Amino acid sequence: MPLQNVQLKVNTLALVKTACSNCNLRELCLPFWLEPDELERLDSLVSNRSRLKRGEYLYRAGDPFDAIYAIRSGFFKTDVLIEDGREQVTGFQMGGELLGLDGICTEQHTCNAIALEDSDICAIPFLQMETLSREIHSLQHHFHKVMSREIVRDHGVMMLLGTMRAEERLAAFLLNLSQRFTARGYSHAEFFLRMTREEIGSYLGLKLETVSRTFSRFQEEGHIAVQQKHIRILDVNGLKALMKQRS
Amino acid sequence: MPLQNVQLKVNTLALVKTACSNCNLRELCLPFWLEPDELERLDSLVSNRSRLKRGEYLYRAGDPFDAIYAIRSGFFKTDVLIEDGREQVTGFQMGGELLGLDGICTEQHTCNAIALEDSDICAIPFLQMETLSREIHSLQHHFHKVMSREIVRDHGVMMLLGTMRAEERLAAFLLNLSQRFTARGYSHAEFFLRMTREEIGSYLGLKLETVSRTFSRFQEEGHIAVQQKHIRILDVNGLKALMKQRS
DNA sequence: CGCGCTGTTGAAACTTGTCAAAGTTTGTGG
DNA sequence: CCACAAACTTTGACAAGTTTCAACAGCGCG
Repeated sequence: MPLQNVQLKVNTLALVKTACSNCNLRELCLPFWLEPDELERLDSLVSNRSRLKRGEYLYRAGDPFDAIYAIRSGFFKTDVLIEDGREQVTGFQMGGELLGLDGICTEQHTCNAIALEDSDICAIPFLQMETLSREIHSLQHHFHKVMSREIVRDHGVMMLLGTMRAEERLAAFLLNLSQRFTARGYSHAEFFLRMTREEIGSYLGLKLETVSRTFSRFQEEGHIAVQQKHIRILDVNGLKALMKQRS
Repeated sequence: MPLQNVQLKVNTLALVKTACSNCNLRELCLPFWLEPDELERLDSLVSNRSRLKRGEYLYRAGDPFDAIYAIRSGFFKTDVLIEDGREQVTGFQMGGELLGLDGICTEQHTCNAIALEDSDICAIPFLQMETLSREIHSLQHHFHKVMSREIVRDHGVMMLLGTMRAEERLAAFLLNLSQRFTARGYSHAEFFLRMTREEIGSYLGLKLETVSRTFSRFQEEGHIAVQQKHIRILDVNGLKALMKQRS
């Protein structure tokens, strides 16, 4: 098996060269539970790394599916379009998260994945990953968990869209972002939105004007300070309270 | 090919005993692509079959996860509750569909699964299925497709909740049910709803009164005939048209 | 047979969407 | 590096869709 050769080459070649084994998003991505030797084997698989500029498509609905993608750095949105022009943003993804799981079932991607800032991604050829995961139990199990987590996340969005009012949706959205930034070592209270009001609105099932107005209201009430895309959360508990209050 | 042998054995053994190999939902469930000998091995795994009465829980949010469930016959809803009493129905499941995929990621179920009519289910111990799917490639691949399909389905619901008006949501809901009944050999035009208006509303992000009113409107307009839980679709194209029209 | 759950319908209130205008930021080309 | 255009954001007034509250009807289970 020439796997070790590949690994050797990678190590020798460059500290520059990225690899799962030295990726600081390990804990958020696939390789969390892997033993060192298993990690090496995954490394050899994840050979196709690339860089996307803001606005570029990682894949489009209808594209043939053959890989899933791990975000190494950057920020993405996924969306679905229907013929009459309506858009539904199905998610925002950041470093350490996986993209493309939707493509497995039909062997075609079913949504668009678009970089909202310059991003680095790792392509993981899917059939090879299936093969490897037959040999590495922990990889198999972890992959199943990741897919399951995606399903649970989607249920959360359904709850948000199905039962919450505009204020609650936006509060939930901000708290979710805050939490994910925190998990990546950024400030929990201050961040830049990478998406437009329209994209937030599409994700939350609201019109952009409603998003804008609700931001303004949150600001008036002292929950946040907002200036265009720059958000500062002043009162986490206030936002949390907003989410729970009914009617 | 030993297909006939397997079939023979099953027939001889028991018409009583249920088994994947003679389940008429094969094409909708897991074993679709399996070779006869593989099918036998799956059969041996799926030993725990049971029966639930209407209203009984298959599992509850928080229950430890150790199996996924295939619906052999019957009808289920899955829902998520939040502390203040709000409910979000995340899906309605019928024969041949899988339940419990949400539990993989945390090893706890994250939603409730409740039988809406007397139902038969097959429990598939998850760790054993992972083991088996390391040996049977087609099972592994098919399972991944099933999980991916669930994600895609959820995106459809997000689109529905995020971009559609009440009429469109309900039309989409009826057409989806109709299509799934058709796939199971039932009438595409006439069926009984197994869920209440409130449950439909929760799924569609509407109040029960809105659901009721919209049914009435569809009836006035000649799209359907509705009498309580009995639905007859009179004009499929009319419903399809309703879905596409914007504002 | 009656009680409770489910479904229907009406009127009023409320939330969100629509349309419009103006302000702000960003990006590009001269 | 500035100027201008395009894209994005904010805000207001009004309209539309949905929810809320309430009353009543129907069905089904014990």
